[in-house]
Formats: sequence, structure tokens, C-alpha cells
Amino acid sequence: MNAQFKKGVLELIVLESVRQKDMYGYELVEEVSKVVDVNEGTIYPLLKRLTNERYFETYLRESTEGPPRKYYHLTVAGILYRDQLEAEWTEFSERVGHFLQEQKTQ
Amino acid sequence: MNAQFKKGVLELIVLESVRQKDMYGYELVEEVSKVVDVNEGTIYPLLKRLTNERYFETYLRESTEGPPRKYYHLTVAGILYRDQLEAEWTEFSERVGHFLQEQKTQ
DNA sequence: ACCAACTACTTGGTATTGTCAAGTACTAAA
DNA sequence: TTTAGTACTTGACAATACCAAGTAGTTGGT
Repeated sequence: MNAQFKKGVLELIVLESVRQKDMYGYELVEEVSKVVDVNEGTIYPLLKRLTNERYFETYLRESTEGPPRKYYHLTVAGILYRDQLEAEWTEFSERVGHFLQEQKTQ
Repeated sequence: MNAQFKKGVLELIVLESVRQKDMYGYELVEEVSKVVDVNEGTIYPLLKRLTNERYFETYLRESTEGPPRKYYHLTVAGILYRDQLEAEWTEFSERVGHFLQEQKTQ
């Protein structure tokens, strides 16, 4: 898959996933991979960044299957940011789609 | 506009534009800007890269409105690459679109 | 008790691509 | 001759994804 296409979109996919329910990093790697291929080295730094920007709050929960899990929870600012990102993505992808369509019919 | 969304897509838009007809850099800046905001510092290096990769051939033509123009022409390899990129983009944007749609209905 | 497999997170180096700013230079019109 | 518009180039920078390796906890098999 074209790695460049993912830029920016991964952020939206992660925000949208966590909006549904609080999730931990490893779980997110698997969840996001259902949509676009991604690995740990991409997701963890992204989570750290979004947390620094106050879009996520985190808490620890012990697990019976390994070390404790760090859960990410979307803040109010995170919800607003997600909404904005989704609107931007939708507009962007539609513009590109229309352009490709137009060219085709010429 | 989210700068990250453009990564990779600009390449497709440029290839698609030149597929229609040979174009020169400055013209492409204006053409591509109709779809997504972009400036010279992005387009010219991109054209150079795609030319190095043999997706474009170039030739000079004098202009009555300023200095000579360097025209870009899509090679056969360029056409194939464009087709592949478009297929990848279409699949990618549909996957993301479906994901966002799914989440909404839950 | 030991080891492998799975879970979970971290870190450091790298690659790619877009942005910004500044510079060069040509033509036409005021 | 100055200004605006056309046309291209370059270098420093920023953002984000990838890769590889490392640390550590838990479970299950031997």
C-alpha cells in the first residue's frame, strides 16, 4: 500500500476508533490494521502526540494476558478535533474523486 | 487544508493532469491548485522526481509571455504508474470511507 | 524450573514528501 | 524604467510513517 496516502488519515482512524470506546495501543494496532496496514512503531508515537495535544487522556488497567494496558480516552477537545478532521478528509477525498472523474469523461 | 492528506495524492493529480495534455510547471501549479492548494516549491521538485523516475519526458518551447516553458509529457511507464496509483488511491479512500461510515452506524 | 509464544509498550534512526522563503530571469505594459 | 506577470530553481525545514531492536509481563508446555 502507498505509505504516503496514510499521512494524516491514520490520525483520523485512531481518533474515530477511540471515540467508539476506550482502547489501548496494542488493540489499536490490530483495529487500525483492519482498515490500513500499520505497525506499532507508527501507532505508539501517534498516541503519544495526540495525548500531548490533550486529545486523549490515559489510564492504566491490569490485564490477565500480559503487562498492564494503557487505555486512551477521547477528551472533549479530541472529539472536536476528530469532527474537524473528518470534515476535512471528506471534503478532500471528494475533491480528488471529482477531479479523477472529470478527467475520465474528457 | 490538512497538509498531510496531500502526501502521495499530489503525485496522482499531477500525473493525471499531464495525461490529458503536455503541461509546463507553472501551468500545473495553477491546474492542481483548482483541486488542492499547492505552491511552486512543491510542484517543481515533484516534477523533477517523476522525470528522474522516467515517468515524464521534457522539452522546451518558447513563450510570448515570458521565459521558455519546460513541458512535461507522460511516458508509457508513467501511464502505467498513474493507473496503478489511481487504483491504489481509489481502494484506499473507499476503505477509509467505509470505516467512517461503519463507525457512524454503531 | 525453563523456554517459547503472545501481549504490551518504548526508542532511535531513517525515508518521503510537502512548505517556506528567497533568488534568478524573461516579457509586456504603464 | 519600473511594475506585474510568467517561469523555474534551490536550500533549510517540518511532519509523519517505517523499520528494527529492546524491555517486560503472562501463560502454557516440557
